[in-house]
Amino acid sequence: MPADQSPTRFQPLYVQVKEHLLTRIVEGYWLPGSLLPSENQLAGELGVSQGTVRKALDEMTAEKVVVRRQGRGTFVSEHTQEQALFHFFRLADAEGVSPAPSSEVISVSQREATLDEEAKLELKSGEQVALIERVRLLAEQPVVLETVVLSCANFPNIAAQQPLPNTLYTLYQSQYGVSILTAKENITAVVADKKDETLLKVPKGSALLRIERLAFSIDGRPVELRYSRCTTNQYSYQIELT
Amino acid sequence: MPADQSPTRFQPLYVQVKEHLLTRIVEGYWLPGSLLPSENQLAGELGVSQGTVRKALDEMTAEKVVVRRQGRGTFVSEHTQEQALFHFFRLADAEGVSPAPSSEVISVSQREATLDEEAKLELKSGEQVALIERVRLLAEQPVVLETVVLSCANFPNIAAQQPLPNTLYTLYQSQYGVSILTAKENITAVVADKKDETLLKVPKGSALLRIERLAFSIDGRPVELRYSRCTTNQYSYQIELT
DNA sequence: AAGTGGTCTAGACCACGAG
DNA sequence: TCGTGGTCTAGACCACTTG
Repeated sequence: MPADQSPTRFQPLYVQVKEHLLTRIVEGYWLPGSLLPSENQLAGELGVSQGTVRKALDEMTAEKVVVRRQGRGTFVSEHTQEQALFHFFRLADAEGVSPAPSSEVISVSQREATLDEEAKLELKSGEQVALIERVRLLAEQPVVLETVVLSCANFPNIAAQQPLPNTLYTLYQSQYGVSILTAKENITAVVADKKDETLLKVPKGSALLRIERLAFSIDGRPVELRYSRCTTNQYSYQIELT
Repeated sequence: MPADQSPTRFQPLYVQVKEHLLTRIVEGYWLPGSLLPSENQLAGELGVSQGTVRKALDEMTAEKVVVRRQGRGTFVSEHTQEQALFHFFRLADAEGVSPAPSSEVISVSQREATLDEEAKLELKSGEQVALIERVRLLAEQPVVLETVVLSCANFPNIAAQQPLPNTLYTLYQSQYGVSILTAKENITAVVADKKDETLLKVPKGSALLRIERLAFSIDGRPVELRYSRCTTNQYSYQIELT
């Protein structure tokens, strides 16, 4: 029934529909926050039944690519500040609540990527990266020392974005069209160094969480590498395993 | 159409079906690993359409309560050793691979629950808890010092289970009918104490990950509290945020 | 009132697994 | 060959949002 000029043949129809819609979103045909055509319109355009479109959209909802609201329609997901924080900022106190973090930028700079950065961000040899270093505060106390590494090719002239917002992911989305939906984190324990002691105001010899995060764009490319060093005397990293 | 004697009325049919099936599983009517009736049989028994049963089972599949295999049927989830490790053991090396851990039991004991344990495990005042203390090794090197806290009421005479298996969750399931599907973890960084230095063979002043895990049974009750202290010089805690 | 997504049904055919 | 879940369709009605 369908045209079947999709990238992947021999796939269930609803998977093809899903990939078609995903491609349109990734290419910016539908921007974050915008309203998609209704199920019936899409079904008509693509020559499949409404139920098949629904199954594709249901999976995209589960993956948080779109948001569906009864009576209103289906929308491309948007990073609100709250969503980004709730999803990616995992520090909270013993009751599981976290005051809204604020940020103090320490430095913004640029240099050639290290080999490790090249590998993790899938950069060409010798590419330039931007570095953002900042301290994040909870209840006005410094808690996290954070270093963000971005490809200058993906995020041109990011240093000029002033002031940098507290949640960078909303900036990536609004200024660079990059939606971050997933990330991998790698957590170790380290002893605070001199810089940590100064900026986080912790005693010599303190233990810190070191979190290395690689964040992925909606199309699956790694786009941001972020190192966080966190004091955990007031807050802890909380996660659900499901 | 349906009998509608379900616990929650005014719910979509497929939610009622799901809760009905879940109840049967929780009560042990269908044991882990056993085959459920086919979609059509269930639909007939419950007086709903096959598509409604499918939607309920699809959600239960997403929640890992059941496993579906084309051509064979739908089975109640079973903890295999591999699944339990893959799901709940988050330590791996830089390449993301983890050698199979082994365990050395340090002690098994029993005492009255602390107030903190009572609160977290939802115990009555003064209940007894069992404590299992063990060191877990990766590639024959001690990596984790682990303390497991269990209600003696839920897990009677667990000390007699000898030898304790490497993956306790399979024991909970086979001996006590407790299936653990989800957990919450709370991670902080601590400085190694004397005991850590001895048992994990780390130098004085080392930083360790301290992981507090509260694991939940299939019916949502908290059933196990586990404290882990991990060296992260060879391995790191790895997690995906989705 | 009109349009949207949410639920529910019924029936068709396909792909897989086991006897 | 048979029974299973997996896919796909078509149509009905409901619940919610907007004008």
